[in-house]
Amino acid sequence: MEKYRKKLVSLIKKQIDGDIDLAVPPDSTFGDYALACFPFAKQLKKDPVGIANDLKEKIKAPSFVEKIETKGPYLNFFLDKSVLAKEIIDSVLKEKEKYGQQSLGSEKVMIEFSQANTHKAFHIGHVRGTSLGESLARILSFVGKDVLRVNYQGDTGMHVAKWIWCYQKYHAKEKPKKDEAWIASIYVDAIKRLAENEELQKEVDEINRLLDSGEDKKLLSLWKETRQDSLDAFENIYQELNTSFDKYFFESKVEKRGKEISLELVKKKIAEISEGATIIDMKAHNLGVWVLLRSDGTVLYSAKDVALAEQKFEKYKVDTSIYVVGKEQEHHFSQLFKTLELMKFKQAKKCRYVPVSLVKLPWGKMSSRTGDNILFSTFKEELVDYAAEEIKKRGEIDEKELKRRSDAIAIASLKYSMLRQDPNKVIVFDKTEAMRFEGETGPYLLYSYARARSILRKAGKFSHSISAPSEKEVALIKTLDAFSERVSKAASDLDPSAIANYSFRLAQQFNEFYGACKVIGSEEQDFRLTLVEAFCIVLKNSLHLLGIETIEKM
RNA sequence: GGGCCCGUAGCAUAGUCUGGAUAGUGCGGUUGGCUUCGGACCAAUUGACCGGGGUUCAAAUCCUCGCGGGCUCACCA
Repeated sequence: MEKYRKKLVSLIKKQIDGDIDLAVPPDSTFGDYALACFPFAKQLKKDPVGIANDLKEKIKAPSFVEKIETKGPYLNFFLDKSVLAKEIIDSVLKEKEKYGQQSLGSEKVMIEFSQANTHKAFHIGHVRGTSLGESLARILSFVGKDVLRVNYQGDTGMHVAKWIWCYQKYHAKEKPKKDEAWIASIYVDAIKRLAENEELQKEVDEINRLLDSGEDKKLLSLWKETRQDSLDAFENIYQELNTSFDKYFFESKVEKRGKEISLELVKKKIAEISEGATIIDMKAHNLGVWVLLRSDGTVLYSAKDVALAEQKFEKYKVDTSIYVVGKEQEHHFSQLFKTLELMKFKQAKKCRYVPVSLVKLPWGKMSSRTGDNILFSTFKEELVDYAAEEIKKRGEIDEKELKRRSDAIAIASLKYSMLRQDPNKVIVFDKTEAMRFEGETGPYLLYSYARARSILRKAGKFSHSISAPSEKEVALIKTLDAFSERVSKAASDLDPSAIANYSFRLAQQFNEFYGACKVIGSEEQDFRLTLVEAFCIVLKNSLHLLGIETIEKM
């Protein structure tokens, strides 16, 4: 459709001496494209309504334009719908799973996301960042980038010391499990006990020191074992979320280099010692002070991130580095990027930070410290049970298939609710709302797809054909066409919500068509089946970019 | 207090970057539709741009001053 817009623009430009652009009217009954005539009024010293009427007479409609109308100061163009239908549906059917792909440059992009810390909970807030990162990775490779997905996990530090202290002292009889809920509960217990008795922190500090020095072999092996349990538990979650990583980075692996870099920066006079700590004074850049090393010389998150960035640039040779991280760390990343610039990394300017806003509970922030949170694993089970109930209501089904479908529905539901809105906006998690399967939800999308597949199954063999579309059909066809524009917007904004909203609109348009147009047994059967097939392809592609997999029946 | 972000019906949101016609959608409420392909659906109805200035032929959109909320500002990540 875009090429017709371009043709129209150049045609009109020839008529008018000046630059113009065509808009899409707010209502399709006004036409497919519109030219607002206000801007010419001053120049031509004539009223916009008159200009619109003049232009209507002047412009010779090309073959793909059905008619040109004026409506007040607007000149409206109606495209020939049969031409559109053929053009759009043909290209969907031809390109299939590649429909919507485009080439926005083939640079090497590393996208870091999820960043779950070992020995702690993986709650639904983590699901937001993980879904966002996964979707962005898919979108960027869909537009031609060479994407490397990475996870950066906090497997060391005070939270680990607390966990190990608590386990050794109070839970030693329990055998360590690869169970995320159990792991999270030990951490919560540690925080609780430490809050009750401040003296106990000394024991934790000692454990932290021993872990750091590595002198206690028994402690070290307990750390290694439980670290691995935690990572294995996360891996199960990632599998359920349809996410994978090409590379895992660990904080424990960049500590040493982080410290070295900090000392080098002092030598280069980029950093300095202040109040015993190693800092970079960024007041000149309006970024305050950034602390790299504590006054006792131990390394902080900041220095570790510098070391990690160095590795990304030098070892992995990435052109662009994307960080999908909690919004509360925005300041930290401004400081990091500025530091990389001061260190003269040429990629510094191409680093991009994607903030992920909080998922809050109605009464406040989720916390893995107090356990006041909703674990992914627990909530997913609830969704699966609910989905299974709904499926069983609709007929007999064997256990294996039931599990497959209810899992898919649960994940679609959770992911869609996380991706459907601007990542910059806080989500207040409302459980009743999250358990809803109607309206703008993941299950609605899967349902629309399953419904369409069901028609195609029933119809059996047919040959593709395209005829003059009716109103509902035109709306659906035009929405199919809008897909690639949404993809490029999502890619350049680094925001999958453009695609999430699109998926819903597409499904909605299909359901309206479904309600208005009978497919099987109608005179238009072959054309409508062709359209249904095209719809399935585009919805599937669109959901795939969100990291949501379709199911044939539900 | 400084910096950044957010504010659209009872609730949740799209549209804001790139100004244009009647501000789109979901939930909830009210009403209707399975002798048509899956009612996790469809149709109808109810109801909104935080406030004041400014720019413009035209402002939810741009500028500005406020108000309300969130995050953040040296040794957590």
